[in-house]
Parts: sequence; structure tokens; C-alpha cells
Amino acid sequence: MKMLDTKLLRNEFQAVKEKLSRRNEDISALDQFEELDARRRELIQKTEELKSRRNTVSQEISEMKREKKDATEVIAEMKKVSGEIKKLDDELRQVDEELDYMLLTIPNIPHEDVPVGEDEEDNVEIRTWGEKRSFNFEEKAHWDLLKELDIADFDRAGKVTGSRFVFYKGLGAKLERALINYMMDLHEEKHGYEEVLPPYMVNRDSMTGTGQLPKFEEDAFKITEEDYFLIPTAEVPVTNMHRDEILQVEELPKAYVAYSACFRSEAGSAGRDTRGLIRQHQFNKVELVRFVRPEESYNELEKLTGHAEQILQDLKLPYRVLKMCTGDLGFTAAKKYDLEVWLPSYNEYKEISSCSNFEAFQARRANIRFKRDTKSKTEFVHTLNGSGLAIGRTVAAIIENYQLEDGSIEIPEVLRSYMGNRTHIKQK
RNA sequence: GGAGGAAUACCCAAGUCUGGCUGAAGGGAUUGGUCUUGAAAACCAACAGGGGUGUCAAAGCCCGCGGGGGUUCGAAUCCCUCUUCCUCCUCCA
Repeated sequence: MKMLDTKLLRNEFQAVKEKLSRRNEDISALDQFEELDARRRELIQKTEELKSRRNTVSQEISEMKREKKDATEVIAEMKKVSGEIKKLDDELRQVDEELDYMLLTIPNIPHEDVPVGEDEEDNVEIRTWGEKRSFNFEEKAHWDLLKELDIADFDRAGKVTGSRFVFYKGLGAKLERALINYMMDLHEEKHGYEEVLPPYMVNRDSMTGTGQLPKFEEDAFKITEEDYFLIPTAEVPVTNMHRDEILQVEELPKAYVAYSACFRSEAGSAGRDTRGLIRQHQFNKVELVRFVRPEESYNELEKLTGHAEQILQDLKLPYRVLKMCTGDLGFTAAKKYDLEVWLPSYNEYKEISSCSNFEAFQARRANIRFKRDTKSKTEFVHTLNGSGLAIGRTVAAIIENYQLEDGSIEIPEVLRSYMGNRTHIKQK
């Protein structure tokens, strides 16, 4: 399991390092690469030479035995050779481990098109859609509306579990479910995605494959006895479905849409977005995942982003699209767009979807490949994913943007058939 | 959770007891060909994939019989361990 292309790193070390340094991340570990790589190759050459000798001599011993000749002398010599091989192999294993770990902690190389920047301040707005609604009354935040309408209960969730959990109730629960169904249906029926309902727990290899591990273990909820992790996003199980597989080229692009609950411990986020649905330890999300040919992946990213945007347009929620800068790309993405929905209570746009092209970063870690035809070499696929969308934040956006003066909520038209043909959520 | 059984190449499958001309038989599928107007059938031929190393490229070499260790001069074969699947019991939605 390796993150960066070792050949690329070997041949263009300085160039790769320069690109990585555009990120707002520590990549000093990379400096060990050249030394470890050289040591590794030296050890490989030595052991392979000895192994080759062992193979031929073993064959000779076999023949001598068959001819009833005495082989004790050769055997004694081979015993020494085998000992030497063992020693070198142990050393090689150690170097390999060190190298692998180092490579797993180095982030993806940003694409040329990604603006260089420090942090979220330097992200670039690509486009906006829809008009922010102007209220002729004092608009309320979604957490107040949820409470007044009695369709979500944060207090009891605190009692039953802890902070940052929620009970949806009544039409709130139904709205959440309506959104899930509506989004799944749209992507499955109109955008050509295959529907998947994944496991909510995954093993360590899967978390490493998509890049959550080894660096971000503290952000995940973990089942200690099994070494399983609660998924932070359906991206993890769905991308890893094809771990260690060689896909047929005709299957590409392969597109999945998955609903799942998502679990994030978000160490270090205490104090941010403490009220409402915006930042929960458990939330629902519909996720889009695509496996594509490398030469298509940037077109595919635009397509994927469009699929997510379609939901916001159907719901008539104003949003904007940001191109993330190198400092705000995240560990795994080569390029990423964020969709931000307008939230009146924040008086700001707030992230509701992230659409990323990982290029071969995840594919290399998870060993997901394809063949162009029966004779050609295997190549790594490119993987992409995007939220389509985060459900809780969509509920918050609907509640706030569709609130009426009397405190009731108009239900967006596309959802009504999923809501028992209701048009409003009103106080009881 | 308990008791058994299994995992060999794209698929099926021999080999494992008794370690060494098995660097893996055989069949099917696939690909190419002969025949045919075309196809099917039959026949002939090819078929270990994948990785590493090496190199301008290659040849060569190394690894490889579910994963990881070990024993041995030598492991598909013996030992340990993990995983997955099957049968039965137990439990359960």
C-alpha cells in the first residue's frame, strides 16, 4: 500500500517536493525518501542474487540425492547462504515498513489548476446560483425553528447519548428521510449511479485505502476489540469495495450512490457550530463515488459536481461553488470543489458538499486498477467522490430558507411527493 | 460463541498423507487459426496472472498455490497464526 508513485518520486524528487510544499502541511518526512529508497534497492539486489544461487544449488542437491551422491558439503554451504538471506530479508522488511509508513503520511500532489493559497481565505469562488431570499420579518435560525415545530430534539439526544447528537421527530424525521430518498432517486434514475447501501463499520485497511489512516485516527470513532472504525463517510466502504481488484475497462466509469450515516469525532472542533444540525457526531449523507479512466478524471469532476449542484437547484437553495486552494485541499484530494449553501442564520454560505478528484492517490493505496485490453499493463484508476448532499445541513438550509413569518416551513416542491403531499410543516 | 470441513491461476479441478525432474496435471472459458456463404461443431495453436528489481529499451533475475510468520540445503506439500467461505449446534433481528 503506497501513496505516491515511487518511480515518480525517484525520478522527479525536487519537482514533487515543490508541488507538495504548496500545501499547508508538514512534508519533512519526505526527506528520508531518497536514502530509504536507495537502501531498499541495494538490499533487494543482494538478497535476490543469493536467492538465485540458492535456487540453482537446491536443484543440484536434488539431482545429487537422486543419484545417491554425497551432498553434505554443498548443504553446509547452502545453510550459510540461507542464513544470510534471512538476515538481509529482515533488514529489507524493516526498510520497507519505514518507507511505506512514510509514504502513507505524505498528502496528495495538488493539480496544476489548484490555486496556491494558505487557508480558506484563498479559496476561489467559481460561480453562484440562486438568489438569497430577503425576509420582510425577523428570520430565525434552524435550531429555534426545529424546536418550536417540535421536529427535532437535541436535549434528549444529549441525555440518551451525549452532545452533538439529535433525535429527528415527526415531520422532521420524515423530511430527513424524504431528502435521502429524493437524492438517491435522482442520482440513481437520472444521473446513472448504481445504488449501494454499505456497512457502517470498516476495517483498518479500508480506512488506510481512502486516506483517513494512518494520520487522522483521532478523528474517527473506533471499535477497539475488532479494530473496526465507524465510517466518517460512505466514501470509505464504497471506494474500498474495489480494493485489490482489476476492473474491466468497459466498466468505467463506474458510479455508485450510497446513503449512509456518517460518524465523526472531530477532535479539535469543540466550540465550532455548537448549535443546530451543522456539526454532529452522527449525520446522514448521500455520497457519490466514481471510478474512472485517468484521462477522464477532470471532466468527471465537473460532471460529479454538477450532479451535486442539481440537488440544490431542484431544492431552489442559493449556493456557490468554491475551488479549494492548496492550503485547504485536504490530505487526499488533488483538486476539490466545495458547494456552499446559503444559511440565513449564519448570514454566510456554509459547506454542504465536497467534490474531489483524488487522481490515483486512493487507487494506489487501495490497489484499484484497470486494464485497457487483455494485453495491456494494469493502470491505477482515478477515484472521485462528492456529497450529494449532506442531509442534515440540507434540512437546516431548507428550514431556514423556506421559513414563513408564522414560523411554519414551506416544503420544497420536489419533496412534496415524498412528504405525503404535504405543502407545509406547521406548529402543532 | 462451540464442533467439523475448505481456500491452488479467469472458472472448475489434481497434487498435500509419503518435501526435491510440479518453476503446478487435466478440463472449461478466452484469443488466434483451419474448415464454412456465415455461424455452430470439430480440429490445430497460444494461454500465470500480478508485483519487484534491472535497463535508453530489453533480456535476465527475485517473489508467487487465501494473508503473515516458521522449520528445512530445498515447502503448494510439514508447523504456528490470521482471514474468508461451507456444514452442524447455540444465539438472534
